[in-house]
This record gives sequence, structure tokens and C-alpha cells, in this order.
Amino acid sequence: MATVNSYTGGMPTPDRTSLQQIVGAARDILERDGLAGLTMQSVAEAVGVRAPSLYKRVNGRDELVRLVAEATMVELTARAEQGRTAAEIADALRKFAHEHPAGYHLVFSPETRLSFELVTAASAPILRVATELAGPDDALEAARTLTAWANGFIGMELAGGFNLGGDLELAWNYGLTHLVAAIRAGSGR
Amino acid sequence: MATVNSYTGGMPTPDRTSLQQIVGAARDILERDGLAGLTMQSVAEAVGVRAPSLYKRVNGRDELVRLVAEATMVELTARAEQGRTAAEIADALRKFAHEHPAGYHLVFSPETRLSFELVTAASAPILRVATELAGPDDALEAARTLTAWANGFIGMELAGGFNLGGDLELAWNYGLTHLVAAIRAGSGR
DNA sequence: ACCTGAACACCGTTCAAGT
DNA sequence: ACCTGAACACCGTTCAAGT
Repeated sequence: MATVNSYTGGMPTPDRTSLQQIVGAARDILERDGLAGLTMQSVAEAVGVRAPSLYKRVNGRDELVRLVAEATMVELTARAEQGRTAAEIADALRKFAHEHPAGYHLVFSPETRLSFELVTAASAPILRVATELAGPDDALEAARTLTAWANGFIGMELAGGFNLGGDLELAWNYGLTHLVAAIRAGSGR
Repeated sequence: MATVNSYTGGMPTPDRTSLQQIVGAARDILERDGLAGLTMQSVAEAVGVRAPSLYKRVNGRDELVRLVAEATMVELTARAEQGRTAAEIADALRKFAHEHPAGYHLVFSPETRLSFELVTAASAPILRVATELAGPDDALEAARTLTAWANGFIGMELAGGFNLGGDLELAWNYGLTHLVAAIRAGSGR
């Protein structure tokens, strides 16, 4: 909040940064230099203040990392909501992960504990297409199967775990096709 | 290597620790206190030396973390090799992950770059059952689909991403059953 | 009110000195 | 040869002082 003080002749002192700018800079640094490179000092430098000033807007590095994860999850959820089929949603997740690999990994890391609300919101799109495919009784299990596969594929891909050659696009489409078919077939309709 | 010096009257000075002990202590600390708790000082204290002494056996913390990941991967591979069906292998992976959650996560983290040999060896068991299920032409894609699903499920489970209630065992078996059925059906036999 | 330099604790790493 | 204390750079965090 802008304020008034006697040293500026009563003029409000404009803030030199903002929480939004800090989180944005932290996300950029995370992608460029990894989690180890995301230091209070590197973020402070990026937004043009000294490290102690960040504590006016953020409780500490852990909270900043959590805010980065939350912002990433919100964006990821918005992308998923655009997809209308299981394939479209899965493709959207994968595209987002390629654009923000470090953020994507952070979001699904065990150290990151996102709020129940954020996780629920993120689950909604997949739960919707899973219900269409498997029917309401198996919707939760089907959604978990789709989520597990997509996240697992993307995680292996980002970690370089798929290094036996072959065509990754082919493997992605193979998995997607077989998974959707199996879930649909299992629904008995 | 034990050695001789003039201060001990020519007696060999027994080493006070070993690489094996260091890596073992590091794995315990990783599970107990997380990656942030795995410091050179905590490991040194656990094996009964001072931090600088660790540099006689390990090039630095990054290498120690890599050695931890490698040892974990070797154990994980040995467990997977015991399984004869896709279900047995997947169950073995999941059980191992529950026993070593932090190590499991480390192994599949993008920051961990395991050698080609280790990744290839770890892939072998799944590739074998995938070949049985899908035939040689689709084996690689089928293996990647199984690996992605199992790793993804376990990763979500460890990260607390499956928090909408429901029965996780049911979801695991649902995914396993449908996946195996779909891959078998897709093989045309 | 916001920002900063100084200070402190802690960690990774190096190295000369001890045995 | 192995081990250690001392030292240095770096990071997170606090706080009194500056504007």
C-alpha cells in the first residue's frame, strides 16, 4: 500500500515491487536455473530490491516456493478446462509441462502440499471426461487411471527416463488410445 | 586402503568409515529428513567423522545424492526382476516406493540423471512382460504405457494428489486390470 | 511503510596442519 | 593416508536504522 512520510514531503512512496512480480520472477528463475537457483537473493535481484525486502510480502522461501506451485497449478487447471475430451485434456497437460517443466515437476512433488481446493479444481476436468467414459460408478477410478498415466508419462519424459529410443509421440498416442478404449469397454456400454 | 605411518609405530590406520557406510547413512537420512536434511554434516555425523572427511570418498554432495539414487535404482531393479507378471512387477514397484518414498521420488526426479545402463536394466523386466502381452512390435509402447501408469499412480499417491477419498487399492487394481486387458486386446491375439 | 546494511546461523567446500 | 579445525563463499532470516 502506498503511504506518506515526512522524508518525501508527504508524497506517497511507491512500492518498488509487488507479490505478483515476485512470484512471476520466481517462476522464471525456477525454469531457468532450477529449484536450487531459486534463492531469495536471485529473486530480489530480478525484481530490483534486496533480499530482506521480500519478507515484506512473503513469509520466507518455503512460502514463495508454495506460491509458485499454486500459481502454476492454477494455470495448469485453466488449460485443462479448455479440453473437452480425455485426449484434449491429456495433450493440454503435456503441452503445459513442456512449456514449464520445472514448474510442472514442482506441482506434483511430494514436498509441495497444495490446498484441497486447488487439487479438487484441478481434478474436475478429468473427472468429467472419466464420468463420460466409464459412467458414474467407475468415474473416480477411471480418472485416477488417466491422471496416473498422463502424469507418469510426462514425468518420465521430463526426467529423461524414456531413453531406449523409439517414437515418444507414438508411445503417447498408443497409451492414450488403449487407455480410453479400455475404460470405455469396462463401462459396459 | 589401510596404510602405515610413523605416528602409529608402523601400524596401519584403520579407516573410520567407508563409501558403503556413507551412502547407507545418506539413504537413511534422506528417508527420515528429506533431501534438504541430507547435508554433508548430517551424513558425517551419522558415520562418525567430520564433514571434510567425506571428500576422501565422495566428490561432493551432488555426487553423494547421485550415488544414493543409483543404489536405490539397483535395489528397485532387483525387486522388479522378481516379478513374473505385469501385476507382480507393478506391485513390487509400489511396495518398494512405500518402503523408500523419498528414494523412489529421487530416482525419478528430473535432476537425477542415471546412467544409460541403469535405466536399461530397470526397463528390462517391464519390457519382458510387455512383449508377452503386446507382442514384439508394440512391446516398447506397451512397456512405456505400463511404466507411465505405475510411476504416475505411485507418484500421485506419494505426493498426496489422490485426496478425493475413495479406495486407492481399488483404483490401483482398476488401472492395472484395464491396462493389461487393453494392451492384450490391442495385440490381436 | 518500505527498504537496506549488518549480523547470525547454517551449509558446501578447500586446505594446511595433525596423527 | 586419513582426519580435522579453520577459513571462505553463499544462503535464509532477523532487525535496527534510514528514508
